[in-house]
Amino acid sequence: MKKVYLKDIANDLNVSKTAVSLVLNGKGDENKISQVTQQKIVEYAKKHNYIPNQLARGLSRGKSETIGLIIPNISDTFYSKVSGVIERKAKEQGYTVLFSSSYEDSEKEGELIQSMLNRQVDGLIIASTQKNQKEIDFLKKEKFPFVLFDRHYPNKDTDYVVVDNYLGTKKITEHLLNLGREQIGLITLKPALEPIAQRLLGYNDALKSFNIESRKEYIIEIEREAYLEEIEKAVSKLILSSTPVDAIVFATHYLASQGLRVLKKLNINVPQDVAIVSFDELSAFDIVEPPITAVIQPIKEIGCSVIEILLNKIESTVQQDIKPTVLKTKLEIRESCGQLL
Amino acid sequence: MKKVYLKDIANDLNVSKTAVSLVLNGKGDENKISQVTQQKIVEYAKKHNYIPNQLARGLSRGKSETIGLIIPNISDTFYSKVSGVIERKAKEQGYTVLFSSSYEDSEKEGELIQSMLNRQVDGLIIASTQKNQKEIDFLKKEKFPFVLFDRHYPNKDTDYVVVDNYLGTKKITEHLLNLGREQIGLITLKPALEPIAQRLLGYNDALKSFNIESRKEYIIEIEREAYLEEIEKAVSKLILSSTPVDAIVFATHYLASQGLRVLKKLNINVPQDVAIVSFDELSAFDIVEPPITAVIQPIKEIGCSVIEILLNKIESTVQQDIKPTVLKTKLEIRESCGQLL
DNA sequence: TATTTTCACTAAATCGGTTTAGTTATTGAT
DNA sequence: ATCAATAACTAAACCGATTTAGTGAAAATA
Repeated sequence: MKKVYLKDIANDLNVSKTAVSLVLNGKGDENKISQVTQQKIVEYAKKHNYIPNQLARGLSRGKSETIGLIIPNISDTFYSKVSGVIERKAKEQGYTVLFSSSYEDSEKEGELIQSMLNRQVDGLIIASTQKNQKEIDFLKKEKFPFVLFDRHYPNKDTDYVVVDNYLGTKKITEHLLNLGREQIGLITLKPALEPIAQRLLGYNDALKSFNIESRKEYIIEIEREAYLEEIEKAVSKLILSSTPVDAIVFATHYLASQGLRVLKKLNINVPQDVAIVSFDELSAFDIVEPPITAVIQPIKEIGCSVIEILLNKIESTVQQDIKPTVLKTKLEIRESCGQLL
Repeated sequence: MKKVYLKDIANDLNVSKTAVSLVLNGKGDENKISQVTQQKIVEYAKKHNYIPNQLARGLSRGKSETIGLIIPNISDTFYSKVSGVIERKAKEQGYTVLFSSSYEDSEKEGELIQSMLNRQVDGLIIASTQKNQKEIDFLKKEKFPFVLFDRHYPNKDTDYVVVDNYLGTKKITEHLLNLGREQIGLITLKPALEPIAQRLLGYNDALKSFNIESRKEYIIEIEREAYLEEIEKAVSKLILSSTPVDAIVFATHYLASQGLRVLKKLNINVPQDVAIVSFDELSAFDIVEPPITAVIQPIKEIGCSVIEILLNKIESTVQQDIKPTVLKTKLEIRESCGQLL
């Protein structure tokens, strides 16, 4: 079974490449190709299983029917799940996705953006390291279609889809406060990223709304690269201090699961000794011991919004306006906070 | 900042496109372009941030520096983790990866293979639905570089990377037997897939080696699409029968976690009432209650082997021979099997 | 000195499509 | 009978690279 090219079809049927191309792209009628010829072409194409070379088509059209997805890490369950819905939705509209992980390296992210552009992607979806102002500005200036998600540049006017990190963290913190916990620690990351910064604000404001002072020594900011070790120190510090906490808010799912691991190792009872809550979850959070109360992100909605906005930008001819989307999180109450004290 | 093309460089420097192309592809010396000219070109390119259009380059070279990755589901932690290492290793060698999920739909998988080929990917990595004999035969006939992983076609001679599913399941089943469990159930999928079939064999042979007869009613094969509901029935049946099991082997991580969920709901004590083990794991298996003993797959090795074999095939000019790779699993003993009875 | 090599390039074809600007032949209007 | 309009196409340019087959001048060899 040889590969068939447009040329072959044209030759074999004694018509021009133009005719074949037009017909197979559904532009036969508007270009007044006779029904007879159209049918001939379509049949031949089907019979010989003709599929156009996307590189050639992309080159000549300046469109590749491909979108680029740049995320921090495909192995992280949050990103892999969002990627799943993005890919599915994209495919439904005929787009294939090219993905790359930046591993939080902003330089790499910059290169990835360039590399994707040179592969002529039609649009970009980026969960950014937030340190590539230059590239983002470039995309904006060129009016290149792109949507940020999970992390956006707060000082830049772009399309983005995020969850309300502030309110989410406020909600889980207030949940603890409502149950009578008052010495609430926060284990989070160094707040280089917008969502992390928002989560800190949410935590602080929750305390404030209960007239509880936020204590510096209760807030521990961890270096992501070394979180496995640092979290051990962080938890010990919160628990074994002279004024120990009675609850801990973890700012991400991996901090929470690692935190629980450490608490178990230290033989701390959850929730009796400390209650814990997590921002974002792991699918097993309902069967760990104890099941962890968490604020969960609407994965499907995130993916759908992102794709919808992007494809709109790509396919519409009129300029779309820039529109931030902020989605709500949901509090999933399980057993890691115990009962009202 | 306008985009720079080869032509622009050539025009501005008063040299030919050929010269520019050769130099920028590192073929300046072998084509005797003078050092002066070479430097001029390289400098100009660097200064104006020239990056070749990959579509054009791909079209004319018949190579795209892209590899296609087709997996059942990017949202599954096993596949997302393997994808992570594949992507990282691929990038290191200059390849970008195009991915699509088949969602176990063989027809879709067939289309994906075609679509990837038409995007001129240089090679394919497939965790197949195992129902696309035709496409695989086609790839073989065309000597197109591809590697299967996780699932292969046992009756076809292809490159593939899998783990020893048979031995892995035998190991966990024997682990249960060694602890004195004798009524061992198996909850698995309908064995359309090779790894699943192998796991059944491993289970059966483990029983045989302990001179225990395998009972049909202890083996429950579930339809994947409806596993959430079916597993509930399956577990109940094994536990509440007149001859209840004292242990259950789960053939996948999601069967195991869902199984545990059901056991908790039924108020069954693990491991006192039943011990459980899982083939493959979830990252939280060490903090669930009880921590689940599992046979774990060497994710990193799988990804590395796959990429190594594929890039070898793509880049070497001599015909590589076909080589199956079977990797070892590792038994991770936790608390879900209790002590020796 | 005549001829062959080597040097340092370049023109033009090619990859496989899409698209613009025509070209005939036929039909319709006047 | 004449001119415009329409139907049914097609030739050739183009997308942005790579690559083959040459070219003219200088250097080396006979």
